[in-house]
Amino acid sequence: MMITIKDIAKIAGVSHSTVSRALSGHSGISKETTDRIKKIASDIGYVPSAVARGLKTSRSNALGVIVNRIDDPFFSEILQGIEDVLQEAGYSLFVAASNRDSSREKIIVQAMRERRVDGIIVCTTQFCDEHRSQLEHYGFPIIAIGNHEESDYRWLVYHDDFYGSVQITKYLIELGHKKIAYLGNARAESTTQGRLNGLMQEMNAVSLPIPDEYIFQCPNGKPDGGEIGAKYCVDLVDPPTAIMCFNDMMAIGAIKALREAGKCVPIDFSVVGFDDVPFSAYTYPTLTTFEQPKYQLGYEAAQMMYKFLQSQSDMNSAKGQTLMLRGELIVRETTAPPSNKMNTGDSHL
Amino acid sequence: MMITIKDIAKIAGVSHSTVSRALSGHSGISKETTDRIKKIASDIGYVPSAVARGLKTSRSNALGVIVNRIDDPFFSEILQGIEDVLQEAGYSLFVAASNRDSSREKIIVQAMRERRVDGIIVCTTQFCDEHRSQLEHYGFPIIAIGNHEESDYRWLVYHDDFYGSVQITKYLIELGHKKIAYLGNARAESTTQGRLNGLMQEMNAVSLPIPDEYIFQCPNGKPDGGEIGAKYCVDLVDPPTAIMCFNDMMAIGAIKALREAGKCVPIDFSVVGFDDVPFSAYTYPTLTTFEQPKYQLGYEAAQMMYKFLQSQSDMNSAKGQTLMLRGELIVRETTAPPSNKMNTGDSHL
DNA sequence: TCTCCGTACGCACACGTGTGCATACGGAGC
DNA sequence: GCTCCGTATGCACACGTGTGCGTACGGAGA
Repeated sequence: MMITIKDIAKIAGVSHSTVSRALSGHSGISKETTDRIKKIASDIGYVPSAVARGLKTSRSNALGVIVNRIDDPFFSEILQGIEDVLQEAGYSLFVAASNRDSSREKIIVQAMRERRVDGIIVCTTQFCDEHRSQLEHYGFPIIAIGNHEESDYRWLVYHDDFYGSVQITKYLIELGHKKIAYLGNARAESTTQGRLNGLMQEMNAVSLPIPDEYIFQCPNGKPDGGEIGAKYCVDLVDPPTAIMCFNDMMAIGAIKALREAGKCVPIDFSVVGFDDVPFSAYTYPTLTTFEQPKYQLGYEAAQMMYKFLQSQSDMNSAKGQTLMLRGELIVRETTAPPSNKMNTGDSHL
Repeated sequence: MMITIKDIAKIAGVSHSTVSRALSGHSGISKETTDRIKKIASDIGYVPSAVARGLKTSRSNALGVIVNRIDDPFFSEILQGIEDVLQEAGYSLFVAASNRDSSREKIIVQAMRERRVDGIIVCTTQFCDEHRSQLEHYGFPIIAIGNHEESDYRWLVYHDDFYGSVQITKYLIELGHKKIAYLGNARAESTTQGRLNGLMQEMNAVSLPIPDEYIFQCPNGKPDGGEIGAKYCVDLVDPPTAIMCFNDMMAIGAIKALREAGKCVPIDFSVVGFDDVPFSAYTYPTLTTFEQPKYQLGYEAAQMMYKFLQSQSDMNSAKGQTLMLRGELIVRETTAPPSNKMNTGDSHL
């Protein structure tokens, strides 16, 4: 049996409406009565029921967040950014992991609808269009966190991957690299393409070619994916001098595979990651990478949602909003000028 | 305006009670009526309100989980284990991060009480006693996930750290190490002590001493904590041949510091971690460690909570339940027999 | 035809909170 | 004394769902 405002009303000898108004700081209740009621409430340990309040006000004060996996460091940092905002703002956080599984997505969408969450932050690389439009149709405010501007979401917080890969490429070219390979992630189609685009543009800007065999899609974005890609690079007839990886986890695997193949990083191959996961500062050699502000992505998305909810407007009729964040290049030890072996540039003529 | 059972009732020409019963699969409603109502419900896209149901049944079908931080890989793996169980069981998951901050704890406790969660999984290294007993007092079922048996929680899922450090120590002794240092984490008092106890018992069992200077409490459990500890070990007059770290993150930092000090792992120093975080298989050299089944801890705790809630009993009157999980030693490359330099054993006499 | 009984459904209330409206009261102005 | 008005509070309903109890109906048995 939970304590309710009726219990307080009984003790204070007033009606429950008065208690409700007093606790909400509503005007029209005398100062003394208000104080007396607040005193009683705290004395008997009253805590309002978010459930009952939610039913009455049709606002749950809870947000739903859908991620790929919670135990992926990329998503968990975003989640932390979201949580910090929500806790401050007095919202609660429902977390659900879709695991790239459409049937799990369906369960999650159902759960979010049942819970009547005030808004949803979609933070998964793949989210079924049908589910998205279903949520929109039922009026749920949705903000997506992603990596690319060309998105189906009108409300979006994303990281400028293109800028990132441009910076990486510029830096590698500056070091003297002319042969740069790209190890993509076959499971992240549009994101991997965005990062490749930056590379291609910059190479093109200085009239350097990227032969087809320098672009390789690894089976996944994890270390073993990177290992496969690195082995592929080593075995090429004309291997590259630098390898740009889709993300840090792949770069970590690539470094391992290169070492096992007897190659030295960064002498034989420069390796660059993307994301800047915590481990990257502790690899051997420490990993040069492009920092993606993961925490910030979550933080800003939550902030955007909070402000929107305060505005009391309707997301479908309001015009969309996008926020682009930029990270920065972090130069560590896996990059160096190409060695003066025969395979540098096209000097072997 | 959400669709309610009353809307369905109007269309079907029955009372809302009939709809409620039909959708709940209650007996006493004819097969045809039930089918007809279910058809209408799915046609117009009806989704029951968990809020209203929760108010009526005083069961929220939601669990609260309190962690230290979401972006700590240790906790995020546990969370994933919990989520997988809850999604299957039809429960929703409220996540909150306390950040070791008592005032944040207070906010979280308040939020959990307001939400009327059905149960709480406390998964943080430090949780204020006052808050714990407050939650218990108000009848919330609580299960803790921890690292030690001597706990204030009667319901507990924990990992047998003592067994883990015993295994590590046995293995190091087997390799021939006689001088083993322990780098603890000053911020995890009881846990660090538990892991030290295993070391001490095994060393004692073979009559090997652990001088006081071989036990060092690092300022935190992160890589930089490990770096500080490793530097300390290197500078000792009589340095150890093996270093047992509180966890993998510290071991990673220790390896880096040792390398920077010109020491070779595992030739000059064997290094062992604890936890087996994903990255440990990709350090250089790859890290020998003791695997702590993090996902499993979350999974089992959630399962325990679920079963308890199904039983409809009261946690305060029911007798407690504890589940101990054991991981296993994972031998990789950071461990080897001690080198035959002068400082091996006490052969320098 | 009357009673009995099982089936199928509706009525009405409850859960805890918020809120529009009515109402009681006291003081000011005529 | 009467009206008017502002202040302080109560009444009653609503939010969406679940459920105990009552009831109408139809068939079987006497």
